[in-house]
Formats: sequence, C-alpha cells, structure tokens
Amino acid sequence: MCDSPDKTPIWKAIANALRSDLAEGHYSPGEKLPTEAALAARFGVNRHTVRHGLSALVSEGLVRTRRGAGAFVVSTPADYRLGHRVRFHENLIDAGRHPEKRVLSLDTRAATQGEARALHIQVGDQVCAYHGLLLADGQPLAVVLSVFPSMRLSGIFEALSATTSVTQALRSVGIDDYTRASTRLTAVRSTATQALLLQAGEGDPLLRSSSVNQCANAIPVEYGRTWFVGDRITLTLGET
Amino acid sequence: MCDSPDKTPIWKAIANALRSDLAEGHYSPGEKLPTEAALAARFGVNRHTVRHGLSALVSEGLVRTRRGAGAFVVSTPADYRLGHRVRFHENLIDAGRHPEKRVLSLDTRAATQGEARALHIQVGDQVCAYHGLLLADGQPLAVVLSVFPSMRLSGIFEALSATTSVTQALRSVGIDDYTRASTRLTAVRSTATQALLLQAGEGDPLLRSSSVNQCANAIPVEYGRTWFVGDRITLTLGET
DNA sequence: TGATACTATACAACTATACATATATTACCA
DNA sequence: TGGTAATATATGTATAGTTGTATAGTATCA
Repeated sequence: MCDSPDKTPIWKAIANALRSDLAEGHYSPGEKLPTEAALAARFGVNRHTVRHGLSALVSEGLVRTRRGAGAFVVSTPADYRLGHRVRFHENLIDAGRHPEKRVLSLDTRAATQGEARALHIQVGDQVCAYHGLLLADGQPLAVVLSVFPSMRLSGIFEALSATTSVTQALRSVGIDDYTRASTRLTAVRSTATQALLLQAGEGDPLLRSSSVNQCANAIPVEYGRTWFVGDRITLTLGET
Repeated sequence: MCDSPDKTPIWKAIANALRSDLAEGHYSPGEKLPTEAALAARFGVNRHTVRHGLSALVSEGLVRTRRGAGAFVVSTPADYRLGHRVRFHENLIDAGRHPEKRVLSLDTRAATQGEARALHIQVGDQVCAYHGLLLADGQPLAVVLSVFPSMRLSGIFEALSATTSVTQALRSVGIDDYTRASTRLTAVRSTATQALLLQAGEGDPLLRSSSVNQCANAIPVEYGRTWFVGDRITLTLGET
C-alpha cells in the first residue's frame, strides 16, 4: 500500500502553517490571531489539536495567549533588506526591532582557501575571524562568521575587540564606507551547534548567506557567512 | 464454528458486507459508519479484523477515516470542466454539487519571478495574493493560490475582501469578462499543510493546475495555482 | 517447521463534549 | 456621563471516546 514513512503530526503541521503565516507578515506584532475555534474550523480539526500547535508557538516565544482574550503575536520574523548597502543594526531598527550582537570568539589565523578567494588574498595570509551571534529583541536571529584581511586592515583586531559594530571597526581602520559586492543565498539544515546557539531545533532550515563587502575602490574588506533562522527572518531583495 | 470450506478470509467477508451496505444506500455520503468497536461486536470478531476490512474499503476510495472521529462514506468525485471559460461556482452547480469558497489569507506583496512572468509584470511589482480553500458539499476539494496584478487592477484587494467570487471581484474593478489563456497540469504529492487543509493523507496525489486568466484585450489579470485532491475530482477538458 | 489469519493488549494521537475562568462587550440605570 | 451588572466570547482544564500503531500470542494449514 501507500507507505507514508514520515508523517507529520497534525498539531505540528498547524504550528508550521501558522509560523509561516507569521513569517510572511500576515500578522504584525501585538495583533490578535484568530480564535482557537476559528483556527480549528479553518484547518478542519479539533480545538485541542489547534491548542497543541499554538502551544508550540508559545514556547517558541512567537505568540502569547491571554485567557479570555485570545492569542497575540509577540514578534514576527524580521524583515531584512539585502541591497547595495547592508547594515545589520540599521536594518533591524528600521524594522522596529531591537538589534544586538554578541561576540562568540575573535581571533587571528591563516585564511582558508575559500576565504582567500573571496578576499583576493593568498591562502595562509592572516585574517581576523569574528564569530558572533545576531539577536533581535533578545531572540537569536543568526550566527555569523566574518573574516577580515589583517594585512589590508591593520589594527582591525583591536578595532573589533573594542566595538561590535563592523561599520565602526572598519571606520577606525580607515574604511569610511563599504558596499555589498556580492551575496549568495542557499538553504541548509542546521547543525547541532548552530541549533544550540540559535535556540532552534537541530535540522531546522537555515538561510545561509555568503557575502563580500568592499571598500570604495572595490577592494574586498570583509567576507561574511551568515546563517539565519528561516522562521525568524524574511529577506527582502532589491534597493530601497 | 463457521468453518465453512470456502476460503474467504473473515476480513474480506466483512469488507463485502460493508460494501453491499454502501451499495444498497444504507449510508449516505458523508455519513459516519459505526465505530470499529461496534462493528467488531456486531461481527463477533476482533477490532483488527474489522480494521483490515475497512482498510480495503479505504483503499477502494469508498470510505475515509479520520483518527479520533470515525469512518465516513466518501462522496463521488466532482466533475470539473476546463475550457475557455472556467468558473468554479458555475462548474460545480452544473455538476449538482454545492460549491463553497473559504479565504485563508489575503494580502498584498511583491511578485515572485514566476508570478511576474505569468502576469507580464516586473519582479517586485505589487500583487494581491489570495489563498483559499475550495469545497464541494462541505468537503475540501482544492487549495488555491491566486495572484492579481495590483497596479493593473486598482482596488482589487478591497474587491476580494468583499466577495469570494473572482468573477465578481474582477467585474468591480472593471474587468467584465475574462477567459482562460493557459492551463498547465501536473501531479504532485501533497505536503503536510496541504493535506491538513484538504483533509487528505500526507503525500496523497494532488492535481496541480497553473493557469492564467486574461481580460478581453489579452492582458493577464490572474495567475492561479490550484491543488485538487486527486480522487475527489475529475477534470474534463475541452469547450463547453 | 513456517506462513498466514486472527486474537489480545497497550498506548499514542485526535476527537467530542462539558464546564470553569478570564476578558470584552453591551445594556441599563443613576 | 460614568459606573455596574449582565451577557457573550475566548482560553484553560477535565474526561471519555475513537482511530492509528506496535507488539506479542494462538490456532490452523501446507
């Protein structure tokens, strides 16, 4: 007969559907979700099954319920603009969110092959590697691995130690402005470590971005790889 | 006991008994069969033997079971005409069924690449996206994702908010008539979410239709994607 | 001996229903 | 107008019933 090896429980399917509704911006923060009864009717299931799904969203912190009142959106996935100029803090503040960066590690080491190619340097040249966590409203949004060519940007290590702002660190080593030279996007499944840092489930889909930022005279100054939690972000392409 | 030398297994005898009950019209479409426990008692057998018999009817498409709810008699497949003029309500009423549309979401967003190509607009142009559920006699028949070019049809969002009829909504923004420009059909397996909405099994085959409707002067006004439940529909091609 | 058909039991997942309790809305009255 | 009570609405909780699934056991037959 028809083998269905991986059957998704109904409550999980409901949670997924609602989560993607949130991710697509159908509801804004503070807005009231449909009542449990309405959702039950919409999905054609029992109210308790809806409750099970909702409780998953509640424990993820996306939704809060108030007895007698309803279920309300706590936070929607952030809208993140990808364009010629990409600034993490600006982007999130524009979206009405409170951005935060947390340093996981910062060290100087030799460039790998991929990093060397991206930054137009030699394999083995010294790079300053920044490993950090991006948060929005206290919730982990992405892990980022950023490498800077040390030789080209003398003093970058100290600059990054002093501030979490890439813009500011680059400015203090003489790069007043930088623009996005290239961005590549793919979807991957999270590793156990990433899941832990991002407070997401192991294997949850992540949006992986590899990008190169360059200074005014088209010299690469940063090669960054960012893993966004799929549910918590919507990337917007194009200029604004 | 009844050790008759005829080698029909008990479960098959049960299936036959139920099948002839259905054939004789003891149960009408949508009606709930007795519970497995009741049937087991009636036939004097174990519940699993009844289940074996029922599963045969399910795989024949005569019966559909819902966990926790029971086993229900399925209705006959609806006949759906695909031609130059396709109208959901008209089609089903002609087939003697009671049509119904349910809005799942309605919003305005930027067009994706495929949508832009279908509607002859630019990627990023605003479209009005309608996500809905089509039902026949109360049973889910298809999920539909319909996008309309907002710029070309000013006021379409409000029009769709006011009515579930595409024909009527288009008329209220100045499109008095529209015809089917193209239709493409493929078969896909249902996702968990689709299965949930359609009250079908995850992975069940769906008939996926992508179509473009155009107004009198051959300008695209709607790009729709519809996922029909395979065994609840029969598509009929050709002109009226 | 092994395969097949059925039985027996237990538990998980979902449904159905009822009721308690918190909140929002409305009606009414001073 | 403002306050209060009544009503409706919505979530929280409890209980029982039904289907789905897994495991193990028994009888029969080739």
